[in-house]
Amino acid sequence: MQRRNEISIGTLANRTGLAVSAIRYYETQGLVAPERNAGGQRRFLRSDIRRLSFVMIAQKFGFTLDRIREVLGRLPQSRTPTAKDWTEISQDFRAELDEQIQALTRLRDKLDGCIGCGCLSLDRCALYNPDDVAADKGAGPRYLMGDQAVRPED
Amino acid sequence: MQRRNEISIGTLANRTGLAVSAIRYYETQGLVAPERNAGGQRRFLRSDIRRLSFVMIAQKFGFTLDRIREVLGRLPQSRTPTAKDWTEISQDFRAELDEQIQALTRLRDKLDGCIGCGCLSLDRCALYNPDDVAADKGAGPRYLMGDQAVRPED
DNA sequence: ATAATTCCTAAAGTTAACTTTAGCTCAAGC
DNA sequence: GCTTGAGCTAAAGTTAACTTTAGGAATTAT
Repeated sequence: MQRRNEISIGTLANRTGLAVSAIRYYETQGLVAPERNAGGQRRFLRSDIRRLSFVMIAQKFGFTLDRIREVLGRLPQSRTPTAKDWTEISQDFRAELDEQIQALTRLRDKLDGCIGCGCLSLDRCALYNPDDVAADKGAGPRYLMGDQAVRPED
Repeated sequence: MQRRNEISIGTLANRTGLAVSAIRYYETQGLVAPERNAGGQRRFLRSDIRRLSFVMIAQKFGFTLDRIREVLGRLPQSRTPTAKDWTEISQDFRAELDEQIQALTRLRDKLDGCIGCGCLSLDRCALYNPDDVAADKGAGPRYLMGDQAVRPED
């Protein structure tokens, strides 16, 4: 007894290509918020197909689920998102993507400079500066090619 | 009693900015292979500073340690790598990097097309094809935006 | 009215890349 | 020569993003 606009987790899995277990996990992460029917089973909206598809695309671009949840937060909660809503967040998304690609490109160009110099002189080595591309959240400073000039024999 | 060309794990940590525990972990992963002194302590070569710096840079570009180990495998094992050796593997590395950037760019351009169409017609939706950018090793098919045309009301 | 699916929860397992902890041993400085 | 800082090992913990397992309950198909 699936009402017109409600779909089961299995149907959603088929439509998106995601595993049922992944969808349940996404619910725990606040990426979808299905209702429940009388028997306690999840009932998703058809619009969740698009929602999860967006999640998959964003992941393909390397975004974390946390970040994706933030982005999805910009969709209207009161009504089913329209094509226009999706277009809007996709555009913001595109902007971030452009930045990522540029950061990666800059880093690559720096590597070019480094190939030439062999990094024997850190003062001139562009890779020395730990900027660009998502600063790792990891502990401590992560500078590259040493913290002092690497001597020729190193 | 550190011989001229040998350095302790602490020194290596200071020179690279890595944590001592990370260096030990890298050893278990076959990224460095230090010798041991009489007392059982690790003795690295000065050239390992550069080796680990390379590891850090490659990671910044998103390479996994497994992949990095493969790349490092192309260095000569019989002697200390020269600047020329490093230049060579950096160039191969750059080629892979270029591919990655291009794949990301292609995917971004496809997103552009998708923003316009609102993905109401999958036949025309470029994101449909799950090519480009490292196919996930995860289980099962991961197609995007559904496996059938997403109807307007979805 | 069953049998076969599908779904549910809770908990544990998985991979990558490390860190933390515990309990000891070396090595270096005064 | 002894105290303290560095190092050592083995095992367990951590985060992200899921999957797998176990044991039931709800649906759907026949």
